[in-house]
Amino acid sequence: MSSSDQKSKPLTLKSVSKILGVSTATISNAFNRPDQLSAKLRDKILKQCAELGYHGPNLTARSLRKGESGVIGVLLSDPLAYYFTDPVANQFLTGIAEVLEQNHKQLLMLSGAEAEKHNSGIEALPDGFIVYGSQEKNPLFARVMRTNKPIVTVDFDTGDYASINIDNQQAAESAAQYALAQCQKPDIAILGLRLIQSDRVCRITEDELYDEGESVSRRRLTGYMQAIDKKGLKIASDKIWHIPHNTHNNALQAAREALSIHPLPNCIFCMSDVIAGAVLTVAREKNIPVPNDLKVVGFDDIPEASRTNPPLTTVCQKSIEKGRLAASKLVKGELKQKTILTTELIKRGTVENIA
DNA sequence: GTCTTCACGGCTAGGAGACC
DNA sequence: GGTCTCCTAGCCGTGAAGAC
Repeated sequence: MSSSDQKSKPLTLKSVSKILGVSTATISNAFNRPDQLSAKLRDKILKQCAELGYHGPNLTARSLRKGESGVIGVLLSDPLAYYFTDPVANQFLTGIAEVLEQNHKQLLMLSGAEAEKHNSGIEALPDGFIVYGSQEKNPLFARVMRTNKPIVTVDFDTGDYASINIDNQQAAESAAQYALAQCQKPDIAILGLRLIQSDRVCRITEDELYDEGESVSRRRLTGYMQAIDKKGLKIASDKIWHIPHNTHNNALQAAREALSIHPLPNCIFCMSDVIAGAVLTVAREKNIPVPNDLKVVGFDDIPEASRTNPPLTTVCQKSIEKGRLAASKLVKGELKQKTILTTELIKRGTVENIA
């Protein structure tokens, strides 16, 4: 090998083995399996490698040979940037990251948003996938399934894959029942999240609604509606808002609309704590006292929920635990069980005055 | 006990041969 | 001669098996 070759080509196990006059396996063993060679030879090889500037076997080639990369993919249906701003997704990813770090694995976030336009083949890299949220329309999910690698789904269920869910319908119904029990003459509005196929904040019509299988929020809506129905009440679809993204600005727009109608609602069921937080902001702007003249229920129990004024009554869905459990199932190879996590109604100050 | 040889994995570049 | 298809070698490191 000429000196110019050495400059242009990176050192490999093979080229280093030629220079040192030992086999490729001996150098591999010096780095990764010290018990396979004498301490004396190992020290000599490591020293010579350091002098050459060779710092150990190539990870790409290692994963090629071993058939595993040490990487777990998290398949997401929205653009990646969304998951850095959404507090629920943040908690979920935190739980995953904790378990993967403990098991010396890396995390790769994969967005389906661009998958239709660009077939990068990125799904070939991870050893397994955590699939977060409904992916029925995500072309990348179809490609992930074709890899035949382990999959754990979260917040949706399909086929024989292991899954982690909560009972959204029951949790929403319980929260709504509690709020309605505190309300003398309920006038209800619902601020929903992703109930229909639309990118703008708007009120819904029932024939546009997603199926329950497609949307977590749709199941929460069914829960709220059941509580309303059991109380002998009705809610018109023009008092149900669709919010396309779980952001404060989107939620503010819906909250301002909901608190501008006549008669003013005195009980608002929200499908996330971000939305409920926006309702509290608008209530403050309009000097509507909470909980006396307006009762507000959230969903998720994000950290901010306990810091609002008054603190938010909400459904705790243990997002961190969801992430931990999903990663744990994948790492341990528990790939059949379908798990329903329990939820808890957290009673704070937005439904009744709690000392 | 120590070290080497060799098959293997998925993919690609390049060569060989067939066809129009 | 140009295009297409098929085949092979090479990439790179690991791990089992074999040699000394």
